[in-house]
Amino acid sequence: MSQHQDLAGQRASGSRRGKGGDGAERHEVIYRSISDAIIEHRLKPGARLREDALAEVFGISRTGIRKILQRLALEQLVTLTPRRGASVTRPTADEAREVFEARQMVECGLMPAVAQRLDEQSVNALRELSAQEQKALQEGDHSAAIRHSADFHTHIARLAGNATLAEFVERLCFRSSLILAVYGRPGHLGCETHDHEALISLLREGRGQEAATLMGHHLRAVEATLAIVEEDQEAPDLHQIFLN
Amino acid sequence: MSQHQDLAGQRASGSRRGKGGDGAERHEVIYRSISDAIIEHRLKPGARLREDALAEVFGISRTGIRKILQRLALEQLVTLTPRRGASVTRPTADEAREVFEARQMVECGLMPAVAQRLDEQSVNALRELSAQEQKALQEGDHSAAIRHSADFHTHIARLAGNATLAEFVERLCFRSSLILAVYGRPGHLGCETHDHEALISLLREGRGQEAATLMGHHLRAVEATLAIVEEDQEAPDLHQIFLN
DNA sequence: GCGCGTGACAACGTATACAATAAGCGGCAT
DNA sequence: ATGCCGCTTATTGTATACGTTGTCACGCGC
Repeated sequence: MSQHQDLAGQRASGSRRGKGGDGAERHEVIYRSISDAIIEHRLKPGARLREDALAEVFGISRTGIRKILQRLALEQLVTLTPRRGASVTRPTADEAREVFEARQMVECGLMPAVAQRLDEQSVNALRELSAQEQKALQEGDHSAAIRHSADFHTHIARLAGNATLAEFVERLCFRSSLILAVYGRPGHLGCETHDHEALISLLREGRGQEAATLMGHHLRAVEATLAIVEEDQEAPDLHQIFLN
Repeated sequence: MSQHQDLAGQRASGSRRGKGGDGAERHEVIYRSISDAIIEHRLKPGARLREDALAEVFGISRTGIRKILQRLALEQLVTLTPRRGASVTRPTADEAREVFEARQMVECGLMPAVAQRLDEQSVNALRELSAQEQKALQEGDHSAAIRHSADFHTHIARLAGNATLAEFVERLCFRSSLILAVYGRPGHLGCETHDHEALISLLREGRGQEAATLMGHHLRAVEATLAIVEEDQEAPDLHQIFLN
């Protein structure tokens, strides 16, 4: 999909170009591919991401892959250990707590502004996202459901009109997806879509403060479904185990 | 020229480890060097950062420089235009507004937690930073004052115990420094140190809510000293100029 | 029999070489 | 004289080659 700019590019460049239609664009696509795979749990936390394997899969050299990997590392979706390569980040319990605390502060704080600026078109977009999420849930498609849920929260944040904060929320949502992968209990899914619908209604009626309260409860509810316990970390702390 | 890295090379070559005594560490140092120069306004917004010039200055190849430049770009301290190279970011007026709005939300929101967790040692550290800032101001050392002010805000945020939010605040402070460089009026400096001292006192007494209020006023005051008007952007909008 | 040292392999980090592109400039035509 | 076009150059983007380092396995010594 979205090849509608191909013809424009063709005409403009006079088609003298070599293989890479648009180099920078291709990197963006690859970035999204990997990012999506992580967020949708097709790549699980801890999975190793070897540079040359990725380079071969996507048909570019390791140089490009490294650039993408570094970007993902700065967004804390992958962990880059100095001479051991890249792997999908496995969030610690502390990080999980931090991420939800941050979401609590920012997403709730954004609600009043969203309630003020919301227009009918945005309401429809949100409803669409919420519906897609519910549909995915009913079909048992975990990957899609998680993705749509993150999209919903990100989209709402964007409506407040502050791109900086919206981007921050987006990254928090991505990390939340990782947290769900590690600490989520198999039965429960992350977000109750019922909450999402209620949230839309409150926002539509301009009741920003109540929306903030609901968002707070919603996030707390999601966090409560998690089993946030430090799994056996790599350093099992033999002292504490055997010297007691 | 620029053989000042000989000492580093000397020690490294003395051992068997090959030249790069600690490769990753060196990159970190270079990153900090450039980052500091930007934050302290020794590199002004709009300044071009050519890859091979930096490579020569720091004695590494362009590959390493590019990695650092990309990191700086993701933190929005430098702008990377596709085939034109890197330059120090010149924040737009919108970005300025967004950054201060974000700081308002997060830094104020952090105050209660800081007030709760503050211990005597941290108070001393904060006082030290505030004193350094004031000293730099009195000596007319703009660079140092700006840096210490950013350090102060970052440090306070860190005390809330949420590394994720603290890192976000740090990045906002860095960007604020850029904003000051572009929109700051020559006379005024960013932060009134008096506010900082008062903030410490409130926090020390555990009055988190009042500290949040003060922080809010403080940030608004800083923002008010700015002349946030869109300067002549690259498209001077000839229509509006001549067709009126 | 078990632990440790050494060697081979594989993966990453760095540098360098090459290709592609946009800007600057001079010449040429009108 | 002026505007346009092609060439040159400077600078980034990409790939590949090499060096370094961490890991694993095999063998030796205790």
